[in-house]
Amino acid sequence: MKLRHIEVFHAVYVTGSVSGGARALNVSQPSVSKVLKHAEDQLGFSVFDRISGRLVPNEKGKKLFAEIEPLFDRLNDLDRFALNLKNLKTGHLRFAMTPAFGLEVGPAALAQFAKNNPDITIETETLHSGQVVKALLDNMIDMGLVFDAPSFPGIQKQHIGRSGFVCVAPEAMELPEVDVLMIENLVGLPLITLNQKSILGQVLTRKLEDAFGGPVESKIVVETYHLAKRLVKQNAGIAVIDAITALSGDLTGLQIKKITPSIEIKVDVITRLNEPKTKFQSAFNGELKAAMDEFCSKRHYKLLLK
Amino acid sequence: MKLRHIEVFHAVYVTGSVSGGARALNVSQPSVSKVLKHAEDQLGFSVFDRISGRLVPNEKGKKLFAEIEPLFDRLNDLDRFALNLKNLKTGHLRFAMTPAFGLEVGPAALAQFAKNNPDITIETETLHSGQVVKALLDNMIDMGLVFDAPSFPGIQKQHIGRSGFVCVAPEAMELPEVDVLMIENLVGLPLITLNQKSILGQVLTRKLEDAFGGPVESKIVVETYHLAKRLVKQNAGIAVIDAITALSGDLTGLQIKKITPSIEIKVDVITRLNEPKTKFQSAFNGELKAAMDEFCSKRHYKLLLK
DNA sequence: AGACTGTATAGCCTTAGGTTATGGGTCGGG
DNA sequence: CCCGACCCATAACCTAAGGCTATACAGTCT
Repeated sequence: MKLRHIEVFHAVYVTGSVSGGARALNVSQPSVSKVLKHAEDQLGFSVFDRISGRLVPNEKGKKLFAEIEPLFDRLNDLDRFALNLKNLKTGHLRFAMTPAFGLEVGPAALAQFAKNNPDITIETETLHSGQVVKALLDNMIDMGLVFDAPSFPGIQKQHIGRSGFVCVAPEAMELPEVDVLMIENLVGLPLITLNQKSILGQVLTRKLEDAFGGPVESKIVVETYHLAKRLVKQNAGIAVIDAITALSGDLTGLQIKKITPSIEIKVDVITRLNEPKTKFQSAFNGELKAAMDEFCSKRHYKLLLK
Repeated sequence: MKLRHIEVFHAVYVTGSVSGGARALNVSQPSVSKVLKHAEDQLGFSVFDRISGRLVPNEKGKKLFAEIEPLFDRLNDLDRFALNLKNLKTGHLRFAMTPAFGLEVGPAALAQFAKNNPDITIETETLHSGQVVKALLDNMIDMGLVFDAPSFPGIQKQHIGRSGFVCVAPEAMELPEVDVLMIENLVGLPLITLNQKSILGQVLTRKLEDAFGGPVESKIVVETYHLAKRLVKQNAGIAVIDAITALSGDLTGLQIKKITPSIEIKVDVITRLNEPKTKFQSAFNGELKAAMDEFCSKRHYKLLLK
């Protein structure tokens, strides 16, 4: 079976017709018709029954599709992978981080690194945590910075710091006059939470459910914590977010409180497994750690977390 | 990247040269040279450095290979899969079992089934347990009969009976005059054991090691229990094998003893997951169960195992 | 130097896979 | 009930990928 056969079979199968497949593949209908026929000839059996002029997959076709579908996905991945490989240059750093680090820690580390290594070119972006892992596996990037990196085949993580969750509320809101807020006290307040796509969102939801003893009722669910913070500032509710986001950028109009029981999260640098780190990758790793430490001390981080 | 590019790149990479790849693919050297060049042109970067007239994979080439290799294997699997699909017919049963069942239980069930379903054609073979699972996943067969089917993605198992291990010794050999042999008593005797490729071999070795309190020293290691049995008959040693093999076929010249602690193993029919069973597959399943029960009662199986 | 091995280029041929043009089914709606 | 709107298949044609042989060229090892 040639690659074209697989592509055509797949397209025809998912669209449900030769013409549909042809449209999907941007070729003419007769071409698809012919290639499909050729594929069937070569296989030695038909994969579609022609009933009343239409194509309907038969038993063998269904089985073949079940086998081909995952393979097809991987073939598509390959092309993307190869494309990303083009950008692989020596003296070039490709780095992604989650939005939490995008305002302070990341820029600080990148700036320092760029200064120390003027001949290295840099490519960077902020992505959500799942996308960072994917980008790493797809060879779109070489290093990533995320919270609580999951154990993932082909991914290597290195712990460079830690953070935790804090509560962020509008300054105007009346909260118990305490240093440390009990999570249970949040019940009934208009909560802004993170959606479940990210590790952080999952960790937080689990903890909140534990503390509340039941499901969490969110007023607003957001994708990134920065957005949550902006919403809090607009008096849209109260949020439990990571301390790094909370303490990044502008803090006016906000009150920030520690919570108990405290929720710790790790800060990890992730790279591909079994791939020798270049000298400048190690250097950048050092800058990230330094920027984390710096941020933690400068922003009274200790005061909040321990 | 076209399929041919993947094939050629893979062949050149593993053989280490264009000429080698050409030989492996059974095409001329210039053809491989050209296709490889074309692939590199299309990718937009070179994957091999030409140093002193030879090809040596560069950084990108290595990464690409790491990505392509597993994909390549799956593509090869696909062709085999498609080939096997050719034999998929309605009214046709493809069945495999481990050698233990090949002498009595399997033939009995097949014979009865064939008699009851004269219009169904049958295809059968004996394979080692790992091969049965693989054949099932490759769509070479539709049902399999094995001991202690492992939990395997895509495989569904159904328990139809049970067996256990017994000790088989030459009639001439002097053994303790007891009904039930302690496993520990086997230490020092010339043991014939099963290799570790099969589930049974692994289970047995683990149990023996537990009982012996140390590694098992085998005089002979075999692939199938029938072979072990023949060897016992030739006075080559003493074996611990499954009761079904032990009680199948000719028993002259052998003494069979229960062992303690007893070792139980399940007898499972395996099929592909999420695939509706045909009526006759269910019927054959029934025949297998019946044949198992019949064999157990007829051969004084109870006496040995309970 | 000469034999050997490997790669690349040139020139030629076959065929998979693309095109447009066309004809023959099936079906729902006026 | 026939007409337009789909759908699929075939015919005739074209292009280029990928095969071949022949040949030149670059290292390596006797």
